[in-house]
Amino acid sequence: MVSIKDVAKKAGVSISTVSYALNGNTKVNAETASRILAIAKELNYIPNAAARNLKRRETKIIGAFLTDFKGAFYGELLQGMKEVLNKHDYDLIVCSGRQSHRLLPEKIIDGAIVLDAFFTSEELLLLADRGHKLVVLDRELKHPNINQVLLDNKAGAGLAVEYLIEQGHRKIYIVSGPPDSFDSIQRLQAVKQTMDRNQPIECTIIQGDFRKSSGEQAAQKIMEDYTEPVAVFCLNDEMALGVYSAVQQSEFRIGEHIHLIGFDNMELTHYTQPRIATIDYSKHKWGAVASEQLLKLIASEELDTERIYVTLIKGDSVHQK
Amino acid sequence: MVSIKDVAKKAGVSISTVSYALNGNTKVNAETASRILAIAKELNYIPNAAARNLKRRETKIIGAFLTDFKGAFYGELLQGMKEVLNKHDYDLIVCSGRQSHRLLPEKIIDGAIVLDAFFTSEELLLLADRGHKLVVLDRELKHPNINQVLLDNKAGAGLAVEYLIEQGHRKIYIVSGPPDSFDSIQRLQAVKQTMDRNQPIECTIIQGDFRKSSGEQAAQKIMEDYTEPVAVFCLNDEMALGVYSAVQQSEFRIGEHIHLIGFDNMELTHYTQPRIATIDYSKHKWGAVASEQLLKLIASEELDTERIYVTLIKGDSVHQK
DNA sequence: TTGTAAGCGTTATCAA
DNA sequence: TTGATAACGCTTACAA
Repeated sequence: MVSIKDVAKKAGVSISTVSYALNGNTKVNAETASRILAIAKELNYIPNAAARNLKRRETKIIGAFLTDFKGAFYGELLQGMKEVLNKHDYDLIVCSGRQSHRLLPEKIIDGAIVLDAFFTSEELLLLADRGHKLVVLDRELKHPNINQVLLDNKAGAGLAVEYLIEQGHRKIYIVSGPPDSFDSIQRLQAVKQTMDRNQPIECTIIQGDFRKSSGEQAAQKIMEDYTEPVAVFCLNDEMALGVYSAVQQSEFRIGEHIHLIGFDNMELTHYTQPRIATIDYSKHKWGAVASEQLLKLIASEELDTERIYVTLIKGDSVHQK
Repeated sequence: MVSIKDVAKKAGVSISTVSYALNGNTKVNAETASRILAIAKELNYIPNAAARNLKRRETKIIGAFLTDFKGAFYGELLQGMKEVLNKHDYDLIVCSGRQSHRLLPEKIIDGAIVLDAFFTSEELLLLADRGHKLVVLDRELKHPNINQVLLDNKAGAGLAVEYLIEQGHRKIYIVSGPPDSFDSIQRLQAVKQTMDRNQPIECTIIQGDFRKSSGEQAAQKIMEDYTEPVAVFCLNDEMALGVYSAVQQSEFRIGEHIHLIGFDNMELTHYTQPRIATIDYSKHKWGAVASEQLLKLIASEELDTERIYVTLIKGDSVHQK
């Protein structure tokens, strides 16, 4: 492996001069510098990150931690993160799974953006206590080294329920996420508030887990109890797709017997027929804002809590009752 | 930051003893070892990766390089990679974009799995020359440090065309990928061979770029030229979805006027109506095999070229002519 | 403007 | 069974 020493030897200078030249330090003579650079290129010299990190104590790498790699869901979010980070000379790496949690304490990454249900809040707070900078997208954590960028869940769930009510629905099922999910809890709260303001409404909550299969199961229950047209608000699109699939295989029709709305605006929902109504937000912006906040945190700048706004997307899965 | 020195001091032993104990070296007294371990835990000691990597010259991290983060396409593939790697105490990180190419030469990762059209073959060969271990999924590269795990493109494209022919189609459009794409070239070759064996067939090739928009454009052309029912083989599902969308917005019907088959079996194609016929393969296995091959390469073991087999998935997007 | 040398936190060799 | 100590490749005071 060619090291800084080899470059120094070939250039007939000391390694410190090479280091200065390589890092663009102005105190080294312009000619010497360009000669060194030329030699470095010629020898195919690449600095060893481990050695550099040991001294500099930063790697210019940010990690994004996700629950899993599945789902078109993450594409735009990650793209948003990456664009901002790259602009600031940081690289983004994407990780999933317990084992990769070591990257933070071992200082392989300079900070992390977390959207990972398997990362416990205790663990995150511990890391923050050790000085690591974190941005979380799926919970609220009060710590000087942690910032959160959250969806406006309450507005979104409110919009969804209001839409159903406007369309004349008074019998509404809610398919929730896991009971410990921050997003699910917030959306559920907004659902209740909106319904309270619009009594009387017959509301039934079915517990789901944000996965497609739980939507399918919910649909079975709903169809068993069926007596008249009902509306279903799934707290995410994944489950709405589950409902959609299950209903498609039955005698019932989405948008006629069962009116359906989801949350997230996954691309998949554009292809269903009828198209599933949902709550949209810019995933790209979410990622970009998360990155910006993390960089500010790393730079020890002041920062406020940012929120990502949402809008309603109507679809033929919901019609007038 | 608490280092090995602090642990040594508190335990009243030398740092080398601590290092041995931490790494489970048997020559250190069991009691001493457990005492050291206890103290390390108590002090919240975490080894610094940079220092370790500097000595060991390996990080136990493997990088997967993708063209972009979009697409549900990658989820299972990455999951397959991760499971194998984790089992062998390696971590997987996912990267995209030119900037992240530095991770390999800077020795932040021990090897890479590449499915990234933006990574040039020259660049990969250069890295291999420098001793880096690579597995490529989207091209063929002859180098002792590179192994390839490829789809059986020829079989897949052959199956697709034969299916169309069996259904009585003799007027067939092919929507290709970018001209320099290995997958596109291989699939195209198989298309031609299969057609040659089944003359006469009227074949029109429309160049696409593997993206949805190019499928939409191809559909426009096809509909303009329409005189009788035709079959369309898109060399990937993404473009098939483009064709699907464009046709849906027209007077024409998929599976009636325009018969459609894709390649990749993306989840999205399960939701279209009619469902789009496609070529399937286990993405999970593809990722797993790629990881296994890379680990063998790193261990300098002998290895053969592996191939991922494909099957035909029929769908209502293709009917008898 | 350049060179010397200390030090970053480990691992691993060699002695004790 | 343990402890000194020399690396690993780089950055950065400080000296020349």
